[in-house]
Amino acid sequence: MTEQEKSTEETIFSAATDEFIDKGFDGARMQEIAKRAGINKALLHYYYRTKEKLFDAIFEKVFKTFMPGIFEVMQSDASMFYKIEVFVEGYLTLIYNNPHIPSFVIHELNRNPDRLPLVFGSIVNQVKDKAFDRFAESLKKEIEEGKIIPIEPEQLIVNIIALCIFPVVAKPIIQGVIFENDKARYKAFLDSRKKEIARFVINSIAVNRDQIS
Amino acid sequence: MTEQEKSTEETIFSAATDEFIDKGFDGARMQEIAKRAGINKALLHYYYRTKEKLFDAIFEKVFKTFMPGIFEVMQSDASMFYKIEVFVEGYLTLIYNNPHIPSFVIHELNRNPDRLPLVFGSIVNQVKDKAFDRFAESLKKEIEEGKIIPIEPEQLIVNIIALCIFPVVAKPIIQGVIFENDKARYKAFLDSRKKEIARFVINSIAVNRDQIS
DNA sequence: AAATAAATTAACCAAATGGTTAAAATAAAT
DNA sequence: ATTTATTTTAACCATTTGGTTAATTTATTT
Repeated sequence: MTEQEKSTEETIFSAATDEFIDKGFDGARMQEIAKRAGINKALLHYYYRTKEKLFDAIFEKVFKTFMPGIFEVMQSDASMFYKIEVFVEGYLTLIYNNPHIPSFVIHELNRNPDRLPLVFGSIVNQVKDKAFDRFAESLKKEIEEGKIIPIEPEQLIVNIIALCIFPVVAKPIIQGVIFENDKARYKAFLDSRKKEIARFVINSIAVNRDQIS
Repeated sequence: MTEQEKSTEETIFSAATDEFIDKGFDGARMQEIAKRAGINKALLHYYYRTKEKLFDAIFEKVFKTFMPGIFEVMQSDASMFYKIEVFVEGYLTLIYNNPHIPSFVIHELNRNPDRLPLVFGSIVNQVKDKAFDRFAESLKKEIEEGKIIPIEPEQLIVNIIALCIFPVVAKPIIQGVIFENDKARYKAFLDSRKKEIARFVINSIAVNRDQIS
């Protein structure tokens, strides 16, 4: 009997997560969440008082799941090239397993940027101080050692993340326009990127490409 | 008296454009559009029968404005490196002047991918046939000539567009997390990218970097 | 100037929506 | 067993929302 059945609260939470990610805050409906969870709508308000409160809880969880974790690699003292390879691989796995989350987060944050501070204390500072700053240090060192072409750490990290996330959030356009709605080709395209992105980035910043593994 | 005052229909159209881009389809309110346009709500339905119809008209216009145009460079017979430089410069200008459009298009297309076919005939095929296929040709030739490292055209074009668009759609996160909400630093960051992106891409794919202008 | 057509509005409507209430069912404590 | 607390529901409610109608104002024709 290891099969611990989910509590009502958890059931609501995951049903609401699905609904919010599918439709966004504005498009999501409390009635539909209740339906997905197989419960009465009033129960939603019993556990989470308002739609906003329910959303906030979910947004924080999603954001936490998505931001850190994979940034740990950045703190190791491995070479930048290795860090980039491992980061891209791990981050793409996370994204490909949750392909609707990036556009969800992006949309909600653009719609209401005030939601970021709510999540700030918990994660953001952690990521900034531990992950990004260490990344910047490592980068600077390898630039000074003549291994990497000069580049701002902010530019490099945004480039890497852009290359990972964009192809997923722009799926309808890429699949539709470039691959003429051929799902298999789009899937193969995403798959290739697991190696392609790191190669592309490292090729760009390596001083001596011949020395690359 | 060259100052042709906008027709009611145009006034509605642009008020609605603002509202939809700000709030998305689900968050937009017909009443608010009427208010922005300074007219009675019933007039909206007089000119555009439903919210959907109004949205469709706007989405198509926005999409058209954003997709082609800048892709013309791709059709010239200049060198790939030059094409990339010109494309990035022009595309960034377009994006920076309309920073909310990319996330709007991305969100609406993810929410309802069926909207792409609606716009298909007009633009998409044009872009695909004229711009992308020509781009792929040029790329292939320069790869065969040994000027450019082998790379799939789909990967390269998506990389370039990702590097242009992502920093704008992810503004809240980048400005908040990396630049600690310092607007000036974020702005400077975006500005740097006008040269940075082309440099980054060309560095990655050039066989012999020393020959780069 | 009169008649006709087009544009605009105020008032209204039905459906949907987030949220509440009071009662019923279930579980926990005594 | 009985009380007490917790969980769940059915029925409501006020507000908002997209949309309509019928009348009024403005522009166009004749």
